[in-house]
Amino acid sequence: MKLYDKYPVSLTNSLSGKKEIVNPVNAGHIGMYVCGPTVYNYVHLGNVRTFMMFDIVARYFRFLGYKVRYVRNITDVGHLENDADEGEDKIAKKARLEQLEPMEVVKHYTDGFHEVMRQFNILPPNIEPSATGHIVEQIEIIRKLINNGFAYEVNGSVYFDVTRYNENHHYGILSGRVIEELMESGRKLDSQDEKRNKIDFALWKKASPYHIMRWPSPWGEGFPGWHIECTVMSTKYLGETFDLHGGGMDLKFPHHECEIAQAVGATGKNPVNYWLHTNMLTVNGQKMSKSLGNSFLPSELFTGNHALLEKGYGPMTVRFFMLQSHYSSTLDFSNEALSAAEKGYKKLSNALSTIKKLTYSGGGSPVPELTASLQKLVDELYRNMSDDFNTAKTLASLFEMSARINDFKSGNVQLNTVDQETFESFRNAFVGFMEDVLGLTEEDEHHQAILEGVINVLIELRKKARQDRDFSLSDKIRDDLKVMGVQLMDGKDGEMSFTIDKMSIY
RNA sequence: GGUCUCGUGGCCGAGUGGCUAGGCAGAGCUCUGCAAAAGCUUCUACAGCGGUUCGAAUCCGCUCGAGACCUCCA
Repeated sequence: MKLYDKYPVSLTNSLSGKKEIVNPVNAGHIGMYVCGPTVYNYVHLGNVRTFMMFDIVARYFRFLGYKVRYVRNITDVGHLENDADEGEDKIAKKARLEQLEPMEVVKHYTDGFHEVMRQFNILPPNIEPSATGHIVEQIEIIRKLINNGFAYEVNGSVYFDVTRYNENHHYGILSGRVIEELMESGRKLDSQDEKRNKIDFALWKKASPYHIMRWPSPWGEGFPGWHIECTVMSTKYLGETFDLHGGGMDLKFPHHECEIAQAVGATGKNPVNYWLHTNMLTVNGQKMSKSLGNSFLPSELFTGNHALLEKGYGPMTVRFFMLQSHYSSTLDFSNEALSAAEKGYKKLSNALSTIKKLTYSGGGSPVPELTASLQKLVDELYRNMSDDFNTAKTLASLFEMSARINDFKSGNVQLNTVDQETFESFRNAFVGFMEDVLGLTEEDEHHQAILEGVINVLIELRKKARQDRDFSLSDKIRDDLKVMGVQLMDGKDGEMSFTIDKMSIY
């Protein structure tokens, strides 16, 4: 029996608003797509929350034995500012302002994004396609939409005909929007508009003579709209109907709504069985966003170089902090909450290194109640995660387990009062959920700083030894450090410096 | 204006018709050369007002408050 059969995953499907049990298109396989970043700027912590959440979704599916194909795109063209169909392309604007090639902008911020993902221990997706790499496919699907009567061309641009689509399909199925209300609210269609209706959205935009990002198409030189790239890249790699599509709550409308309309319009099939939306990270109750100017960059967080922070926090503390809440709730970011998280994470981290060092010694007589309670804790770990990826409850279980682990360590409870098989499954579950599922690991950069501090303490002791003319101790400190790859050097003035041989750390 | 979500103890945050969430902080105890770590015990709670129910923080209604989306945002 597979783990995913024993602990079937249920999740809140945004499409139905209800908790549903995951039943994959292909048994034993999960295909999932998540909208990645538009690489025109540095990612902030709100972005990180979404990618971290879906990292855990993918990790957990794998942990249960599913074969997962996780696709997360890079948006490097087509994402317009201000108004979906009238603003300037974000990448192109940045390129113009910084006097760079658009692809220089894309490269720079894509690298930055990957570095942030690495710092937070967010694993790379299986496929990371870019919009500019799929222009041909986008043109193809736009053609299909025109042929199917769901899109029309005007002056070298192509728009999706929402009203037409809504005649036989349901535009608003995901977001709950009513098309009549959308038609009434907001700004009116002005005379410059090419669209038949203001709720129509761009599939292809004609490039003005000075627009730098442009590709040839049946409708002249231009560039693709924002929504079409995700439809193309998700269905290309996952099939016309796939299991799971995720993204931030703020993409639900219009982006994801448009994706459904495009896919249904092109293939006649519902593209996604389960939609998953993560809620927003807030600061003082307000959504963290680039446009509001209240966003935190990961680097500001690590260094503590931000008005709202008293000190810096490591990436694992932040990871733990975010996992304490459910993905569907807003999470408020504050200094107090972070410092509480720092201590809580340390506790779990200590338990993790403790249990790794525990070795089972036989010769005892297992106590049935204890054995049963440990088995129950392991069972709860799976149940909590399978229940809509409830990381908060999972952490609560891990805290209970860490109390048991410390009992074993201190000898309050003898290790051999539980049978070996139970102990090993307990240990494997704790380590597995910490490292593989939740991705909580040691913080290397932090340790590097501590290492240098420790060496300085030893240097002070060695200076004292030299003053006392205790050269055997002085030499021992220097020689022992050298063995570990730390070279101490005595200066003429009695000061000491050191170099660390990086290779010896790894 | 329309659509929707939320309001839990000093703080952060799960949960949901009856059974301990958990973390941080506070108090006490054990351990302890000191400190730390750890274990145990313990105190603060479900915005307000009505209703349904044997029983509601959990369901329904209203009021107040906060936020999100409707326009670029994960």
